[in-house]
Amino acid sequence: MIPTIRDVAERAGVAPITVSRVINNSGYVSPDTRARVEAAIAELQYLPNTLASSFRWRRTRVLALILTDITNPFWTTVARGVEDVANQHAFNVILCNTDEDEHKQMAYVRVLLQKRVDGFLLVPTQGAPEAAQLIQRRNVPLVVLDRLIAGVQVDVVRGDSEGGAYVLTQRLIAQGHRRIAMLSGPRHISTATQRVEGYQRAMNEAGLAVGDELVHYGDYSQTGGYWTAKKVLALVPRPTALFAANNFIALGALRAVREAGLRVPEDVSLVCFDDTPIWADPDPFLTVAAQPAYLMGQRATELLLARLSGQVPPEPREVILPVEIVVRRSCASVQQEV
Amino acid sequence: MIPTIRDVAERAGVAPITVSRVINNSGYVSPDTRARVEAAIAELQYLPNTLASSFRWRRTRVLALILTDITNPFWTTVARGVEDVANQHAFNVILCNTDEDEHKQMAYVRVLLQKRVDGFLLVPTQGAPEAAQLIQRRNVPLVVLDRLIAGVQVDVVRGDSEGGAYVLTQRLIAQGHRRIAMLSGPRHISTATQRVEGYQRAMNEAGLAVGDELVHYGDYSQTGGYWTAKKVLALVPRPTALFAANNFIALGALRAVREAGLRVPEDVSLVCFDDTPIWADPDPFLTVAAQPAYLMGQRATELLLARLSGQVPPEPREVILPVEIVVRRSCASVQQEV
DNA sequence: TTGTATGCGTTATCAG
DNA sequence: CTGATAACGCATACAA
Repeated sequence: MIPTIRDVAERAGVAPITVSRVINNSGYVSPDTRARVEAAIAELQYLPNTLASSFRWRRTRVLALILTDITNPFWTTVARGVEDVANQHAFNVILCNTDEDEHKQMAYVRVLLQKRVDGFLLVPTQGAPEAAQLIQRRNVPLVVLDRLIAGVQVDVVRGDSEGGAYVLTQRLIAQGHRRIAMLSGPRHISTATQRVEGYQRAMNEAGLAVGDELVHYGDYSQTGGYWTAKKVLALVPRPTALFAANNFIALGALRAVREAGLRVPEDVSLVCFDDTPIWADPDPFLTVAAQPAYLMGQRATELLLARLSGQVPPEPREVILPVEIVVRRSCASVQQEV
Repeated sequence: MIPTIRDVAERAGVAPITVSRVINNSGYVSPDTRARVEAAIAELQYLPNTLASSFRWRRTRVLALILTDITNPFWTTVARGVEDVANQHAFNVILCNTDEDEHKQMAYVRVLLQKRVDGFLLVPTQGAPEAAQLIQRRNVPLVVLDRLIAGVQVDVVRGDSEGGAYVLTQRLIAQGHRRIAMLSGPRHISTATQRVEGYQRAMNEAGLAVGDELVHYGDYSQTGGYWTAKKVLALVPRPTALFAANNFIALGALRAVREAGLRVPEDVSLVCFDDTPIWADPDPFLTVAAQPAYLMGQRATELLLARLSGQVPPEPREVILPVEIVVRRSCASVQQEV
């Protein structure tokens, strides 16, 4: 049988509440009593029942982090940021993966509400408005990560997709590229459309035409990038540069480029949003708009915790993090460890 | 205020227990009453409080999955297997990451015991005996993944490290290699030592000497692989083949090989344990001993659930999964989606 | 400084 | 088929 606070109390010859006070450092307990209680706790290997405590306290000290692709290092890096800040404040994190599936997303939101998590960090996918409203109607704090949800007033922490895409495209144009293909993500995801917008702004400013054949929407996946790149590389004339809207698309595109017997950047340039994992070995190099993933997780969690303690005016906040343009070379000597 | 079962009961004009019966499909409820209750639930947007329920039932329907490196696709694949099986049985999974840090490991075990998870899936790292004993003393089911814990009687689901390493080494020898360097993982991890053993067995059988300078222990990380490979490539005579004990070590080694101006496999062969993520783009190819990661997660979870329902004799089980030798080529046309 | 009484939301038990 | 009662383990409010 698992020992309860009562067992500890009996063994120490005190009342359960005294044990509670020792554990939580609340109220006064004489050093002598404290010692007896602590001895009893050690002897019984007592571990407080968080369930009972959370139930009573009406707070779990658990945050939910719902993201869309746990296999993407970008997201695991965000998750680290979240976890580190949460742990610093004695919060635990439950990590959930939707695979961009709106039903999974809804199912998780429901389960986590039932579990009475104290707050949500959500990377929204399709169907997010309903999910967000369900959370908000129950007055559970919610911070949205990376993407916007149309028509919902909510805190957001995200990267500067439009600006990053703009700068990245500008660089390509400055290098002399005139025909640049855009391999974007799903149409219903704001980062995908914003990156297209940034690209288009740069193209327009340079007076370059953007034909429909140059702009493609697809999955944020290698497979998506691979097939779109294949299509785009078959165009006549062939684009001289590819803009991948995320790291996985870039990796798929890189495969397509190599399969076509081409090299980067001699035959075709490749830039992308989101840093590739260093071990993807871009050969020979890649320019990326690196989002501060870890920081994104941190900032979002800090904002969520601030909401939890009510130390923030009620207006929804939008935190936009700048991206950094980085050139990744093959065999780069700098190893980034998070 | 969050609606409770009592609010629903009042609105439906029944007792709370009747609502409970509707929700859980337990006991008899007349169709008419059921309809009224369901209407009330919908109107109030009632969500049962899992906390209270778990507390009462003394079971949470939550499994803990504690692994050592969430950034390694091998582990996220395992996690998928775990999650899928768990969800099929209406269990949730809490995913925790230790980074091979024994203090984090212990902290997680303690927190999760307090949260009263129903069972543990643990990828053990240093200090695992204490963690395992803490779990077992409280009669919480535990299944160990991938690695052995010395001196603890416990269920294990793992890959055939010794056998896989043996076969992989044999292949290298058959290809004419005589001087093969082993880049292994940490000494205290059973997979690292077992892979060295398999390697040594193959070398011994072939009558090949294994000098100390050829066998190295280090982290299961790119950085570890990089530095060890650098050291090994400087040996005179240089080894003609490198055996990386996991995928990250292989990726680090690949970088070192390229930095040295060498090519795989013309100048030096590279084989490794664990499939590299396909996007690691081995150039031009790599032979790997692929462990069935997804299956490992599935089997472990099935075993854990069997323990939970007591449908298994008490003796600890050891499930050893065979590894598959696969050749990964650059631009492989087959895309594996999990 | 310590203890008593009480209730959190749910469900098992037993009655009706 | 439905309901009253009690209990799960802990912590608040109040008393001693």
